[in-house]
Amino acid sequence: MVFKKRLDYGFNAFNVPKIPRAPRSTRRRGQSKRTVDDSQICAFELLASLAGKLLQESESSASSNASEGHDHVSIGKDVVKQEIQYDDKPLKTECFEQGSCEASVVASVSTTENSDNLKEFTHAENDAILERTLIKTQPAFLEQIGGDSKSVICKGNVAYGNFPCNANVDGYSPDIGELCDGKSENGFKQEQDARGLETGALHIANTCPSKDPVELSMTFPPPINSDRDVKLPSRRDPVPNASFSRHRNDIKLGNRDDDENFSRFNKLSNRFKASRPPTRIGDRRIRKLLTSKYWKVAPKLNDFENSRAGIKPLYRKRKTCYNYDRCQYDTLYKRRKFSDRSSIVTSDGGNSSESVSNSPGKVMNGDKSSSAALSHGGCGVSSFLTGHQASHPPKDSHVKFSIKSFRIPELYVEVPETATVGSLKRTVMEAVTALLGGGIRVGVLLQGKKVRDDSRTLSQTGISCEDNLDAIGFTLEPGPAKAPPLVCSEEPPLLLSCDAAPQNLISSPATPAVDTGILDASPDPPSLTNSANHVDSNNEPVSSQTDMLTDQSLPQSRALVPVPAMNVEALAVVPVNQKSRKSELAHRRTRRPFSVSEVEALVQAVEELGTGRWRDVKLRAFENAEHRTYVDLKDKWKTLVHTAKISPQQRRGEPVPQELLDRVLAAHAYWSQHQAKQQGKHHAGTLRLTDAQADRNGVAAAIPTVMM
DNA sequence: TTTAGGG
DNA sequence: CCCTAAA
Repeated sequence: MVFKKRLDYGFNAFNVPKIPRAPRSTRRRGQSKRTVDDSQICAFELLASLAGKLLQESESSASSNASEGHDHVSIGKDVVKQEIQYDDKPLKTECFEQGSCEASVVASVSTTENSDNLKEFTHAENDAILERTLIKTQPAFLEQIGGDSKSVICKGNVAYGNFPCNANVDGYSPDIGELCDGKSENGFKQEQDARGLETGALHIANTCPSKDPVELSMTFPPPINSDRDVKLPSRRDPVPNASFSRHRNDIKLGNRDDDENFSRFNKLSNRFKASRPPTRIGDRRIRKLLTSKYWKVAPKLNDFENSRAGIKPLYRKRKTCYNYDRCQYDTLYKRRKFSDRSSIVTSDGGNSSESVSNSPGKVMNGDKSSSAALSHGGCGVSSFLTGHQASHPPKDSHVKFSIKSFRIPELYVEVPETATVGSLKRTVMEAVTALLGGGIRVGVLLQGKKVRDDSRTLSQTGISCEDNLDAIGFTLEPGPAKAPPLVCSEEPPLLLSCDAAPQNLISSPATPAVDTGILDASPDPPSLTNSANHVDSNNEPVSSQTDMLTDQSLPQSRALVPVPAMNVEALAVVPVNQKSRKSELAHRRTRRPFSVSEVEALVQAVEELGTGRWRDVKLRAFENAEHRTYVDLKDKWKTLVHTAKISPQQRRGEPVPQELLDRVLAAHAYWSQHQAKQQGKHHAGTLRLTDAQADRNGVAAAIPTVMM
């Protein structure tokens, strides 16, 4: 039998499909179900419990904390930023060298707290983002961005300055990072004194006793973050994985294995299918909270407590809205229906969004609070830049601006702990894309204030002055057309937060430009050769390329924060007013060209399974590729077949090795002839494939493809 | 939910 | 990639 089967399949040594295609219902169950990995849960639980503790501890002051934390933060930031700007040149230099980033942005307006924050961002940008992201991934997350930012900065500094980076230290070991985090506040203050980031940072590091994070957090409310401490490796750490150190929580992020885990995770979550996340971008749902404030305010402590019980709580919530898994299937859902995608929306407050949309031409907020305005009105996207000016003579003179970077508003992303770095990147990418997808408006800030009157001249506005140039900033705001979907949360807190603390947005840690370097995910095993085993391993490759792509656009990633379930729910609420519906159609999934390795995997799977069984192909070769639905695979096959038939000159995009194309034709021919679709029986004659193929291609048997 | 195709 | 009709 065995022998026979092989013959039937004809292609290579591929194993015969183990599952001759049983009725869908059957297949589905069997294949898709997997047991969840307990260990993971444990991790979650641990995290949850930790989070719960922290929360409890801080809960009493929770409400106050939010504000306090920010304040503190802001203060610290100021210091920091100043330092950055003036003192820290070396730092910048490094950044550049490393290529990581855009740290170089100069913050202009220092007037308001917010502005400060911005600066912070700049600084932290580089690696911080990633690490941060990872960190946040943990369930514990809640908190204050500000705190994070600090820590990040701290870390960053440290790394730059001296510590090479210890990627993994376990929670308790005295890490620089921890120290920083724990005492970030103090540290910063010290810095102030010291007046030098690096110096300060180091100083801090030394100074801070290595305490148990928890303790620290207790001591310092804001530090709730402390959980997240991550030891940041030096920013440019070549090896991503290494770079992500883990948190005390010990979540495994960034491991290669993640894919696997991830998938499991998904499966797990599948159970909850019933509730699909309203919005989801790409693979995962990304949620943008209106403002950082939201979370601060909004988060319910209770949840965390629940979380202690284990992950479940999170998922459980899912009912309402979450579903981590089955991203791939999301596609199925009609996007339009989910206007919710709004969740993707940027940070603007639900409310704000409206307001924002309202004022296409003008920026909303009037707050003088300056920088706050940015974020505020902005809904979402606040970006800011720095303006430099070159000349500023008489009125006619031209004012030159150089925008080092735009800051994108906070993005909140929810990603399973088990998600891979690659998936994280993708997620962020998608979020960003979604964000940018719509029209964007640019706002001008001067001295932290928004300049509303479009009719005024630069000179009138004062932008032509050198002094002012330093204080000028640009913001990106969602364009009217694309206004982000509104998210209305019923919860008062959220709203409040929105209104109340515009500045928070800014305060949130800066997000630096992302640097790609850090991210690489798994190496892509270019498997041009068909080694049998590939199938399983294909997944990795897949992600890798994608990652690269993703990386490019990561820029604003800074605020990746896992949002507590609660928040999500709230956010999830579909906006009542959707004035701007554009969001609905808007999102088109981000384009992710198939990498050669993916193609290879696809080809192999099709050779084995035949066409017409895309779901199986998906399962077999792309199970872990959350994006890439069976429909995608089918489409890709279609294009591959087409590609194979046209002349190489006519082909576009990343060239697919001829070898693969030949296999595509062969398989296509074969399966066309054999109607694979019909129940699993594959007829003999497969062998002939080779011949057929040869005939078809003209290339002939020479092609190694099939042989065996 | 999957397949199969058109757009 | 998206959208849909069919199954």
